[in-house]
Amino acid sequence: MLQLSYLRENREKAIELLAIKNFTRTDLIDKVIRLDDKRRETQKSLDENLSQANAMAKEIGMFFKTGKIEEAKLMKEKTTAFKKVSKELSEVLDQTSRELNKLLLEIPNIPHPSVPKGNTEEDNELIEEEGSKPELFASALPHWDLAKKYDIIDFDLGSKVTGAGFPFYKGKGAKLQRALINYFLDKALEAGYIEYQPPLFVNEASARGTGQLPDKEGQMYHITEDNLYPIPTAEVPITNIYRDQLLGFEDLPVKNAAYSNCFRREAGSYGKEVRGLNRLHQFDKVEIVQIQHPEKSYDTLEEMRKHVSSLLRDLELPFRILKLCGGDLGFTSAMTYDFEVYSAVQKKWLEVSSVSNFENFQTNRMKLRFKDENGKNRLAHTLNGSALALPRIVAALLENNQTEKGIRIPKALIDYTKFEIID
RNA sequence: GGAGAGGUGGCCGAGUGGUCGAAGGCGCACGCUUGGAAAGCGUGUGUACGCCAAAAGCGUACCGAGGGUUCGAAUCCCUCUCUCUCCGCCA
Repeated sequence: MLQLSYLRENREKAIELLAIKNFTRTDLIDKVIRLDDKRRETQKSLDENLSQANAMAKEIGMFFKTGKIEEAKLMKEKTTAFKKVSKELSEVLDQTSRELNKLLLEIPNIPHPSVPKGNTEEDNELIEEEGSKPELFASALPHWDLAKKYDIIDFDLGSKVTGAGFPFYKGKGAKLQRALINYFLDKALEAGYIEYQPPLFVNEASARGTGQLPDKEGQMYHITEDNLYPIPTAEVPITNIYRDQLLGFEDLPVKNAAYSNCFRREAGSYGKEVRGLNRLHQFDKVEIVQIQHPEKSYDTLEEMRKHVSSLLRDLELPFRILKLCGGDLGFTSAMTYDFEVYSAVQKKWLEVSSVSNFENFQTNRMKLRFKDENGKNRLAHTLNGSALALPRIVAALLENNQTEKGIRIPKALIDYTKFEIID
């Protein structure tokens, strides 16, 4: 949620930057500002009204105390008019704020000025590409066939027990999952993150805090009986730890990491996009989250980018980094780097991480502030990134590292898997 | 799941209808005191919104959340939520 004060003071600039995101609802912005004017006016009248009513109530108290019953009665009668006005005004205020809030939630985050214009993924800016695409032998298989051949992931069994998009990992496949999780977590700890194990369900307030609600309602599962949401990413519980908090200057940056299962309905996806491990309803991911001083958040974004790069490098996977264009940028993000690994048989780049700076878009909604060096309370910036999401990493590892003898495990992982080959 | 007790400021804790944004204590900040420190003494110490160029100051709201009664609510009533205790069930 954008700050009203920002919109009021930087209307032109906001409109200009939002255009990068293809957001052209200038009318919405103006309506928000008009509603805020109305809200302020109403609030002012209400405050004045209440002030007088409070003064009268005090007088009545004094009258009773000093035995001036008649005066008290007279004064009481006078208050009824004030009561009525107060009630009316607070109803107007309530309705205005509600409408204002609803509209404000419909305006996306302002993109960073350096975000490239564009509508689709074609327009994303290639930042760097690292590693070389492997040369495979003619009979090389896609990962879903490899999974079957070596009996390490069972999609059919998942369909039987649960449904499509919920595979079983088995034997060395299961061990590989565990190895990757531990590896990613250890790297995060080395980089100074605190490890958390979050709840896998969150309440409505938390889903709202990080912006899953109302923007992406259909993407989450919902347990209606208890009004809980299985998390689509650990970002939700980990960031919401700080909802409604006032941090000290010295607490920043907060660096948290968490492994969790992630649950996504992925409504509307179909076909080869979802084949094998490409898109699942339940998957594993290690997430890193930082809460940072506004002046330092873009340095932190780069730091996180380096962290994710090093993971992919160590896994010996060819990868590229894209800076998302305005049209591809998420609703809540000001700047995002996407990381894609090359999956050699599918001959496709697969997104495995997304590292974003949300600036104060989430913290404004969450009321996450910190006391700055001058003792002023300010909204902090939040950032997060996957480090990393497992399924597509596994897909690329299987495809790229296949040999006639089996699938080779990258050196960095052998300490964790305790085997060098899947055969 | 059943029964009961509670949620007050950074923390502890008083407050059962009026001058309570809230006693007292701890903590913290500043000052005095001291050779220095401790102790002691004094002063101050929440958040949001609004008025004001700004500071000072003032107004309004906030005692788990929401609603209600009342001229007036931390205090009374209702609903929800969370915590604790006992019972039941249970990894």
